[in-house]
Amino acid sequence: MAPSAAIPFDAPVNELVLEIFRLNGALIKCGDALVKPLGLSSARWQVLGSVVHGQGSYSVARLADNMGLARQSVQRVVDELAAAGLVAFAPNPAHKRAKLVVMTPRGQEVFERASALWQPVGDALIAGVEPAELRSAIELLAALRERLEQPAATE
Amino acid sequence: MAPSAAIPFDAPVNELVLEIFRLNGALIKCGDALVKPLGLSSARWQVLGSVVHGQGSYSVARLADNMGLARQSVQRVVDELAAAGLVAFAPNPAHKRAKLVVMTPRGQEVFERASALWQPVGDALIAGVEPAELRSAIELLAALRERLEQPAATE
DNA sequence: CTCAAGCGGACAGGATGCTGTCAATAGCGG
DNA sequence: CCGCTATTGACAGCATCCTGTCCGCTTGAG
Repeated sequence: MAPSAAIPFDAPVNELVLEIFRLNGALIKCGDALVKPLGLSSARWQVLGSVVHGQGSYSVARLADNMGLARQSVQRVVDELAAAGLVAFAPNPAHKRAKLVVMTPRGQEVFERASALWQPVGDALIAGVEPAELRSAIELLAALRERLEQPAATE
Repeated sequence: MAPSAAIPFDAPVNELVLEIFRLNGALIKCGDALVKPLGLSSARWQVLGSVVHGQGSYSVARLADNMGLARQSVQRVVDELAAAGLVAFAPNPAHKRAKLVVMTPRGQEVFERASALWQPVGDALIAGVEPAELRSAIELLAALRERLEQPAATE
């Protein structure tokens, strides 16, 4: 046998992992180009989306948890968005330090414009894909992620 | 209708994209932890894999293309791997500047140990998943990536 | 053979994400 | 009420990947 053929490179798991890496990079690149005219980036856009999704009732730590990122990563982006006037900090009646991240009117408008830019691109991306197949893939990826995020089960 | 309900957050495309981002982060984190005892990281491990896959006949630019990354990103990692004695540069008879990246014996050994660490984890990750479903997901992701990488078709 | 175009690498700088550490706030058991 | 622990944000430093620019090597047209 060949010296390094213990795990074939074309094993389905490995193919999937490499495809995730490449698709992740392609999505970030596409998003960056898409919202660049609005002064956004993929990262800022995604944070804006999380703020909208939380309806202004999320702290930075909560946003980070929802996005699966470290708090400091999100904190930096939120600070930049606040400096750009797209989000603001509202006092949290339940926690003096953990202020709530809320959208400013300008942030709302920018996000809606980004959504308008994204809609046709997103539609084209999945054009012709069977909804059931898409749903199946999403659930598979979610299941794999959950396994990765709780590795303490066997240790 | 609600002010920002033009594109629902739970649209399948958006779910998929967010899941890709989260899974990508989880995979990198898992890989970092897995090969840390070997002095590797996810990025270095992936580059090593590409070098092995190319059987020592790839230049840095070629490796980057295969991985879907920019040349400079791969160049930096390769330089670090070379400094660590895991890879080396072999003269390229066809191109004086574009040296070939080859594995050193130590690099071979480290990569094989990483593969041994990964095998049970990778197997456990896809345990219970229908091979057909896995294959279907891989092909879906690959198709989406190809659409993203050739956006010039409509412009 | 000469030179323009293209490819590959070197260098600089920026964006995004992580970990580690510390201070302030909340919540809870004694 | 006091102090311990957990949570949250601030700050510093590092890893990874990107773009932009320049230079050397290769190739091909003339």
